[in-house]
Order: sequence, then C-alpha cells, then structure tokens
Amino acid sequence: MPKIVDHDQYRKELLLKAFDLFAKRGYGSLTMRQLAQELGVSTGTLYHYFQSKEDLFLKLMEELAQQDFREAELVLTNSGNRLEERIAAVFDWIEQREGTFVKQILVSISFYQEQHNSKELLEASQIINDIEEGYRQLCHQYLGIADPDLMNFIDNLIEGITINRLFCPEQTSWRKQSQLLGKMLRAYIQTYHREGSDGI
Amino acid sequence: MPKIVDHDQYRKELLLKAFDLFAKRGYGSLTMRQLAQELGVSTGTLYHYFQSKEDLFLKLMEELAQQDFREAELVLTNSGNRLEERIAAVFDWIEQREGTFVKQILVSISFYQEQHNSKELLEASQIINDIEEGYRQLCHQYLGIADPDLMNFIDNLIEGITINRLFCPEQTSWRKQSQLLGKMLRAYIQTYHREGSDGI
Amino acid sequence: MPKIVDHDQYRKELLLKAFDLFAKRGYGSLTMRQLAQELGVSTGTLYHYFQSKEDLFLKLMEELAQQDFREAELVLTNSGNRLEERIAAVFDWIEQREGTFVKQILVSISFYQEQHNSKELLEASQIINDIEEGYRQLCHQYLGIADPDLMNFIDNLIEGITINRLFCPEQTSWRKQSQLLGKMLRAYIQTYHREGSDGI
Amino acid sequence: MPKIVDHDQYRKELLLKAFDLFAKRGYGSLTMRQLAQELGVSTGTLYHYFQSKEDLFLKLMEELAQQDFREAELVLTNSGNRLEERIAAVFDWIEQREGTFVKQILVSISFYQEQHNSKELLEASQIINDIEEGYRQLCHQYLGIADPDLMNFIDNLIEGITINRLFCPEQTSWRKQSQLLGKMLRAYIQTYHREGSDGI
DNA sequence: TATGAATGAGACTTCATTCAT
DNA sequence: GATGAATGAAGTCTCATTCAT
Repeated sequence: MPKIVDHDQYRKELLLKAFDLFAKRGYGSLTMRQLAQELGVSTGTLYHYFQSKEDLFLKLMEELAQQDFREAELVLTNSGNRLEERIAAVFDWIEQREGTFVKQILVSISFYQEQHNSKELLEASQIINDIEEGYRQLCHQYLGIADPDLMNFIDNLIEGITINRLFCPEQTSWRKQSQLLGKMLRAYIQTYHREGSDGI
Repeated sequence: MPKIVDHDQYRKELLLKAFDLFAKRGYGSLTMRQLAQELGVSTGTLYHYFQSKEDLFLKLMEELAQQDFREAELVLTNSGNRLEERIAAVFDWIEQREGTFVKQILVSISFYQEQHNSKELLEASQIINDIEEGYRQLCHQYLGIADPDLMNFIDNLIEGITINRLFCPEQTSWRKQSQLLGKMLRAYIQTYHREGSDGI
Repeated sequence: MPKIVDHDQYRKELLLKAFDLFAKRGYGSLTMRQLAQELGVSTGTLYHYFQSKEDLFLKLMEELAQQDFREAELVLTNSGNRLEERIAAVFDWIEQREGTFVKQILVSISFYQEQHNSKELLEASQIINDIEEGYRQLCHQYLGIADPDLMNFIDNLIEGITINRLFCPEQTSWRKQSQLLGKMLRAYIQTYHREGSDGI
Repeated sequence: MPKIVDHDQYRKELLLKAFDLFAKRGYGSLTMRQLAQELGVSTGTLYHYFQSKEDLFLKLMEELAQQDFREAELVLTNSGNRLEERIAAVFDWIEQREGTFVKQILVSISFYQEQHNSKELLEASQIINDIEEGYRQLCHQYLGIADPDLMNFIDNLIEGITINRLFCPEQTSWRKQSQLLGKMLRAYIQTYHREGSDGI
C-alpha cells in the first residue's frame, strides 16, 4: 500500500478520538493543546494532519456524516413490517445513538456560532445539512413515507426530541413519543388516506 | 448627587440591545469589548452593571424568560375556538417570534457548551428550563391539552421545527406543519378519544 | 471658626480611618472604591479632600509622623532612672505600639516599591525618614545616649525586631531582647566607659 | 524533535534576570509584559515556564533561598578565629551581598502586601522564613553562638541595619556596627559568661 | 459639597499557530 | 514525520480618576 493510506487512516483515528472531546467541551472551549494532549500527540502533529482547528473540525463532521450514511444503509436492509413497528425501529436506533446524535448537533451549533467568516459559515451549514440529510434519507426510505410534509413532520419531531432530551432528559422518552407518533400516524392515515395499506 | 440613572431600567436596556449581538455571534465569540462598543458604552460601564460576562448573559436569559411569560399571558386571553384554530394561533404566534425563539435556543446552546463548571452549568440549565417551561405553560393552557405525553409531543415538534428552520429554512414551513399537526390531532382524538369535542 | 478648620478636621478623620485599611491591604491592593466604601463616603468625596490616591497616602504618613512626635514627647516627660529601666520603658512603649509601627513600615515599603516617579520617591523617602527620626529623637533624648553609633545600634535593633516580629512573631520577644540589650549595654559601658554613671 | 532547551536551566536563567526587575519595581508594579520585554521573550513564553505571575515570583524566592544556602556553606568553610573577627567576617559577607539581601526583603514585603488569599500568604510566609532561616543557620554555625536569645539579637540587628541602610544609607555603616557588636559581645561575655574563651 | 455612573488604559492570561530541531 | 518551545494578538476584567447632577 502506498503511504497515503496510512496517513488517511491515522487521520481518521485522530478524528474519531477527537469527537468525544469536542462534544464534551464544545468547539470554542477545546484548545488544540488539550486536544493534542488527550490524543497523545503533539500540537505539531495535529497541524501536520490538519490545516487548522477549523479544518480538523470540518473533517470530523464529514467523517461522522459518512459514518451515518453507512449505518443508515445497514439499518435499511432490515425490511420493516407494520408502520408502528418500523417507526419503533427507527426511534430505537436513534435512541441508541442518541448520545452521538445530540453531540453532533450541539457541537455543530457551537461551531456554527463561532464563525464570522461567511465562507466558513456556508461550509459549516453544508455539513450540517449533510448530516440531517443522512437521517432524512434513512427515514424516507425505511419508513416508506413519500409525503414530504409528513416526512418533514417526523424529522422535526426527532430533532425536537433530541434537543429536549438534552435539556430536560426526564421529561421526554423516545419510547412514548414513538408510540404516540405511531398511533397518530395510523389515525391520520386511516382518516385521510383510506385507500389502503400504509402507502402515504 | 450622582448622575441620575434608573439602574435597573438601564440594565434592562443594555440587556435587550445585547441580545441580538449574542444571537449573531454566539456567547463565546462576542467579546465584552465588542459588546461595549456596539452598545455605545465603555467596558467599564458594562462591568458597572454586571459582575462578569457570564452574569450579563444569565441576566439576559432571565429577562427574556420573563418577557416570554408576560407575552404568553397576553396571548392566552384570546380565547380559542376549534382545536385546529388554536393550534394555528399558537404556531402563528411562535412563527412571528421565530427569530427571537431561535436566537434564544442558539445562544443558550453556545453558552451551555462554553461552561465546564458544574455550578454554572446547573444555573444555565435552570434558566433554559425556565424558558422552555414558559412555552410549555403557554401551550398547555391555551391549547387545553391535558395529556402530558401529547403536550410533550407538541413541544418537541415546535422545538424541532425551530431548529430545522435555522439550518434549512426552505424545507420547513410553520403553516404546513401546523396544518398537519391539526389534522393528525383531530384524527388521533377521533380515533382514540371518541367521547366528544376536543377534550384530551 | 472658619470653614477650613472643619475641612481639615474631616480630612484627618478620614486619614486615620484609612490607616488600618492601608495597613491591612497594602498601598497597591487597596482601591479607592474600597477605601471610600469602608470610610462611608463616595469616591467623589475622597477626591474632594485629596488630589489623588498618592496624595492621600502621603498626607496619611505625615499625619502619623506628627502623631508619633507628639506621643514621643509625652513619653519623654517620664524621667528615667537606671539605664536598664529606661530601655525597658522604651521597649515597652514600642511593644504597645508595635502594631502601628509595623504597619507604618510595611505600608511605607509597599508604597515605596510602587513608585517609579523619582519626585514621588524622594518625597516618600523623606516621610519615612521623618518617622524614623521621630523614634530616634525619642530614644536619643529619653535614653540619654550621646554616642551616635550606639544610638544607631539601638535603632537598628528595634527596627530589626519589628520586622522579624512581623514574619516570625514567635521567635522574637520584645522583653527578652530588651533585657539582653540592657545587660550588654551595662557590660559595654563598664568595660569601655568606666568613668562613671550612665553617661555615654 | 523539539527545539532543544534545558527547561529547568532556562527557567532559572529567567528567574535570575527577573530578580533585579522585581527588586527595582516591586511585585505589584512590575507587569508581566514589562518583565517579558526586559527578559527578551514573549509573554507567552513566560507563561510557558510559569503558571502565573505569582508562581514565577514564588519560584524566584525559592531559587534565591537555595542560592543563599549554598553560599552560606561556602562561607562556613573559612574557619573563624576570635569572635570579633568572625563577626566582622559575617558582616563583611552580608555587606557584600547587601544589595541582594535588601532586595529580597523589599520584594518579599511588596509581595506579601499584595496578597489577601490566606493560602498564598502562608506560602509566601514560608518562603520568607526559609530565607531568614538560611541566614540564621549561617550565623549560628559560623559564629558558634548557642544562646538562642543572643542569636536572635544578632539576627535582629542585621535585619535592622539592612532596612535602615535602605532608607538612610549614610546613617548606618556595617563596619561600625560590626565593631560595636564585637565589643559589646566581648564585654557581655566577659561580664556574664566568665568561664572562658568565646563559648556562649 | 457630595454623589456614583462613566471612562479607558492597562493588568493578567490564553491559545491558535509556527518553526527550529 | 514529529516535537514542543515560542509567539503575540486578543480576551476578560480592574481601577484611578472625572464630571454631570
């Protein structure tokens, strides 16, 4: 193998270890020195693999987005049964990844707010969109919901649950909200899309 | 006698002007020097009215929460009619205040991520809870929904819409989501709470 | 009485109250605001009576020096008996005023070190000399010692005891050192100034 | 590999150069920027080697105390003869180091007065005690004086001479005071400790 | 006179980044 | 490649002093 493979591999390893640290302290509060120390390398090494703190962060977000895509595909292979069950499956999966999901959003926002440079802001926005898109894709394909407003409705609900669980974790439960969504969807479909099965 | 100033009044004025700046730059990126400059005072004056940057920020959040409460009460006086109409009213109101609402959340998160000290974190969490609680109270009383899970469902949806409108404003519309929620709620109630009218 | 008397009287009162505060915190650490607050006046008032912090401090030192002179004269009226007794009397008196004496020296040094301006430094030096001179006068006249080197010897000892009691109060005792000095002086006089009585 | 630097060695060099500056301006008046500038490094470098201004200062005092100890031992190797000669030797040595000695005391006092925090005060006190102890040890062993009060007497005298030479250098002379002390000690010993030679 | 709000220079300290080794 | 010492701009906060009331 050429050397470049090891280089990229090592870079990914550094990024993955860096995620928890960013999530714990936020973009602005985590210093490059701390990062280097906790990663067991020198700051010089960090700057050998990444152009800047910002570059490192953006590459981290990209990596996470790709991971999300890959995982989403795996989940999609489990074909679903009834709508409620599929919803429960999606919610379960998100609940399991709740920590990561929340961290991604938090750290994205903290980064987003740190930027003044419009070019960077755009790039950051793009990355966050990619992440969202990953989940959207997952839900869309897996839940088999075609109506974009309905899809958006579910996205919003998931995003809101995630945020609220961050601030008041005892008030919101994935399971209950999932059950409620299931019942509401069924009622909604039966009322407004009587034509059959789950197609919407 | 000293220069005549209503200390508390002036403090509130400073806070309100500071809100937009915090929202635009985030907690960590807005420096006290910038803040002073944009507010047209000296840094010394800022520190005359607030013990620290953190104190200033926390007092700002408190002030906003109080404003929210006051406004919420005003809105509640408009008695509602059908459930969909009441939902639409609430969503309309939030949509109008969307800018403020989003900013509050963003800036809270950016502050939240800046803190390591657990005592401060607790205080910050408390403030954010207060804000959320204000909205919750509003929805609860105005929509007349008693079921806590259902109430929570709506909260989550609103929160999620808010966040998503921040990142991809063209994908989500308050009006459409509001209509969808109305229809789903009606279908849900008719299916599971047949006993009558809108009571849930 | 003309108004100026009250003015000066009030100034002296402020100064005397200020002494303890300066002694406790040092010249550099005591802020004008703290000083004003503890004195129960506004900073504006402080600046009405004194041109600057430095001026206030220098006026305080002058006032203390004058007090020292006055007290020294009072003590001198008690005529002494044997040399050891007169030494003990002087040491006793200084011991009683130890707190004040130490504070004067400390605060003078802390002020002295704060100054870069040579004019101020000179003035400060002058003031401290005045204080020292007060004690010197006292010892000279009261102990009846004419030999300048011997007088200087005693001055040095007193100054040294004062400083050492500041840093390690348990190692040095005024009484023991006074007794030792008495015995040494007697032995010294008997050996080198045999001519008679206590005259030296 | 990084720039090759003997961390501890370089730290000592910085400290030693810093001493004169602290002595000249006092603890409070010497700013880290000035210090850095005069030392020919950046403020960042200062903070690379020391945790804070206070840490830098305390480490400086420790370093000086250690130097004192080392030098004291060297002086002790010169065996003494008659008491007056040994006293003269000690005073000569101190006179030569007068500048340093005075600066140490001055700068310690200026630091001492800057502190309100009792923990720091304790630490500072400890360091100053160490310095004093160094000199005490020196005198004790070299002069061969066992009586603690007498030893303390000499300590006080030396400290007093040092301080007085700071404020009125023309009034006090190390030589004269040393001679006087020698004569007084001899007279005292002959009068009260007749048993023989110099043993006290 | 007396007040205390206002000022702004400057203090200590941090941190992304560079570069000699 | 890797290191970590070095940089210096910029952050938060303080404080002697002024001045409108």
